[in-house]
Amino acid sequence: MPSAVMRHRPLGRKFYRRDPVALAQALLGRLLVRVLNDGQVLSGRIVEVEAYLGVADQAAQTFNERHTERNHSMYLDAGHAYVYFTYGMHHCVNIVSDRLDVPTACLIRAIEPVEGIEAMRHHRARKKSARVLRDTDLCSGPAKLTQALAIDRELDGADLVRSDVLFVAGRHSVSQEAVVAAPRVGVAYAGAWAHKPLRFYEKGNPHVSVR
DNA sequence: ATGACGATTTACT
DNA sequence: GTAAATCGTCATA
Repeated sequence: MPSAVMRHRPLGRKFYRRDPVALAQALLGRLLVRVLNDGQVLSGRIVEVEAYLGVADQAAQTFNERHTERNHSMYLDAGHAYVYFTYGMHHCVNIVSDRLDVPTACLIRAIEPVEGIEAMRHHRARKKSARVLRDTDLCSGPAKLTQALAIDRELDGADLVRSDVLFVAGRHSVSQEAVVAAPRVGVAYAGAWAHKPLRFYEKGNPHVSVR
């Protein structure tokens, strides 16, 4: 008998078909799974998520019904990935919530590395510094985790319900008592929306992005 | 055609 | 704490 390989089962469409706040909380504690071209599995436990509430949300790229080539994936059905490039060098990954043509989503801000940690370290290694990154530096930020998991715009629009290379798995989410709600990071431009508690993370987890 | 700006990270003072 | 890196995207013209 071949050695036992951990097998992950992608969550179905119904899991994603809810408002972004509910989805954000449901995502905490689940496993984000990335399968590389060579078959290697990278995964991490989702520990920090932000909700973006669509056309009314001043912090969202879809504010005021903005619909462009770049943000088109936000308008796809729940369970699709929206990957965008920002600051001229970073990628961020969102998971679309709700339903078709309702552009709401959850930004994955941090995961706790589980499988493929050395590969993540390799992906994250800077040519400049020979310093070895700690585990808590691998995926503790939205652009860190996309780098660690090799997620870029090629995965924009991927359907996580059907994809073999990027999906969410896991039976359990974090208990309500262990969830902290706080203002979102990096959205100072968003007026009143900048202060709303739409960032959710697991209490006390050292892998979250902001101490 | 042009200019301003990031849902960030890293290095440096 | 402050600032550089770095460029695709979007609004304006």
